Amino acid sequence: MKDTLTHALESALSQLVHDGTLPADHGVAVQLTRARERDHGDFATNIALQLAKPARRKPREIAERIQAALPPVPGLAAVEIAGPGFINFRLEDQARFAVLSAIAQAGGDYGRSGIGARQKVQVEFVSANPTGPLHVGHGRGAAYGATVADLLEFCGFDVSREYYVNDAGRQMNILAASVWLRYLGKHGVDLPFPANGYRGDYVLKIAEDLAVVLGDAGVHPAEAVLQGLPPDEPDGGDKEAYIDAMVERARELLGPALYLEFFNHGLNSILDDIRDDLGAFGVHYQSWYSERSLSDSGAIDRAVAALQERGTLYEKDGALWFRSTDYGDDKDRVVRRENGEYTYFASDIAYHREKFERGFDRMINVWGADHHGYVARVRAALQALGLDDTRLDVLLVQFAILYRGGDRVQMSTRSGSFVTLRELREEVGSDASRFFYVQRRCDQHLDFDLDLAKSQSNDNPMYYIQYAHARIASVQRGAAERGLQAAAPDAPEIARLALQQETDLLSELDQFPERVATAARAYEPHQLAQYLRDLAAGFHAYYNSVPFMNAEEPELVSARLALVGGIRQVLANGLGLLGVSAPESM
RNA sequence: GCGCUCGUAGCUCAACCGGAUAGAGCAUCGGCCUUCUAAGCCGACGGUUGCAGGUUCGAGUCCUGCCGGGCGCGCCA
Repeated sequence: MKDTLTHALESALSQLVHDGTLPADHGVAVQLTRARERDHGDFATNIALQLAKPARRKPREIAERIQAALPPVPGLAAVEIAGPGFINFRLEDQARFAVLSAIAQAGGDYGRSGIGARQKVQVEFVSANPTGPLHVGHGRGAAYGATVADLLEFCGFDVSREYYVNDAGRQMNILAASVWLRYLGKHGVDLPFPANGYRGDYVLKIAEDLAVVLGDAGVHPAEAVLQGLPPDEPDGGDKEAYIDAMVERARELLGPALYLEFFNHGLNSILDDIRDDLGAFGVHYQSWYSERSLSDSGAIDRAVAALQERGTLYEKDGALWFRSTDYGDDKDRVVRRENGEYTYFASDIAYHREKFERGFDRMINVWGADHHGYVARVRAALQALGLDDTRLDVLLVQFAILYRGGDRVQMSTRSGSFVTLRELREEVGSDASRFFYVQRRCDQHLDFDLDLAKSQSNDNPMYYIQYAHARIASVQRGAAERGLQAAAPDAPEIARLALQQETDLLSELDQFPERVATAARAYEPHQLAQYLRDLAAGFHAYYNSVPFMNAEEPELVSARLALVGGIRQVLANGLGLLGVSAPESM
């Protein structure tokens, strides 16, 4: 109906252009919105207001002419001009019922659309360093990225979900050294643990596994390990210098092959854990892209060479710099260090260049908000490479701040004092976590109160929505026991749905596809969460005001059962998109 | 200091490329279970959308300045 009306309006406009009322180049597109107030009918357009200036006429006068030029639209009851020049459209009752047929026909696919036109979209999200388990901060990126991806897929985009695995670089080496030191501890080699090492329990677990696999092949005496190392922080030294020296020591003593064992075992165990964790959170990927593969394949060399060819690199102080200031960045950036190693930024240039080469029409990066300073340099690099950086959207997710017992929970991966995503799932449940995370815009801080989320109180809107679904299921069970049946969506008794509440609910159901599309296009899952809350509220109020099993009016009952059946389907579809279950009973 | 970002009801948040009277939940207060799940419903209270200008027929939304919070400003990742 919305499309039909839009076309009718466009046709009216072109007629007015034809007869000279409007200039041909008015450049105004039809905007048809849902009327916010009941008095304003079902749909409204501000087109006459927008045309006032180019047409140099009063808005209401234009509105009247549009009204007169409007071709007949089946199902339309009235066209009214209101306020400063809005045109409001009111539907016939019969037209409102069509949504029930649409839902019945499409079922789980109701709300699906083709607006994506099979465009290839990549959503890269989480991409946490595999140096430890995911924590609740990553959880938000996971829930958000997964939901955006699911929404886009539902809207006809060809979606690829990707996790960029930072399996190269200093942090991974520190992990390998940490594992090795714990392994030595298992073999009775007594050593102080570096201030800057990874000290989580998972490191111990990995070391234990390795102790079984490798036996004592990697064991060296404490003196050999510590000899000649600079002082660690507790001894008045620099913890960064100390840990780097320790990494070097691990390499020397273990040799390349054995060192790689420690490195890979740490990496793989943690990656398996992350994959498992995300899977249980309902988050699945099409690909896990290795940073190391970029250097192995020479992609970084190629990317840097490409920048070189374009004359955007220069040498200074022994390092190779990218002149990103030519492309709007604050300062130039090093791509290859004085010691000959590429920076993380160099990998990222290569990575994004590969994304373009893989042929995505659109790329979405979900990043923690602390990386926002990084956006400019990545765009600069893409521009310098002659790539269209407008095809890349960087969505910055603010951190979730955890509260427990009213106090803020401090988190640090290195010290091991964090709340893991796994713990959150176990305490709060996957459903509530997923919902809680996408409830609000990604660029807003999220106060995540663990006690509240755990308490299963009615503060949690997820229960409210699930409860609506379960209640409908319960109604349907009760109806079945009494031998009551829902009317077919096109049956005549559907016309018995004449209460204002019923009209509103039908309209609400009708809006689902466009609400999903809007949420997808804007990358804003919270819009869907909001919609579902409203729909659930509408149902709960309805439930409390009318009986569904009054056998004295079988036609009315069957019509209402058809309506709530439609509501149930939409709730289920919406919850599904959010990665939340739709229980039959609670 | 520079850059990015956010300031909406006591609290947590909405508000569909700028539209009609800024909406929900929580909290507070008052009602509703002999009947389909009270994890529910109905009602009341609550606002100079941080401040000051500007653009516009129309601004919470766009622009400028100020105030306040967050983040970033490494040859770290």
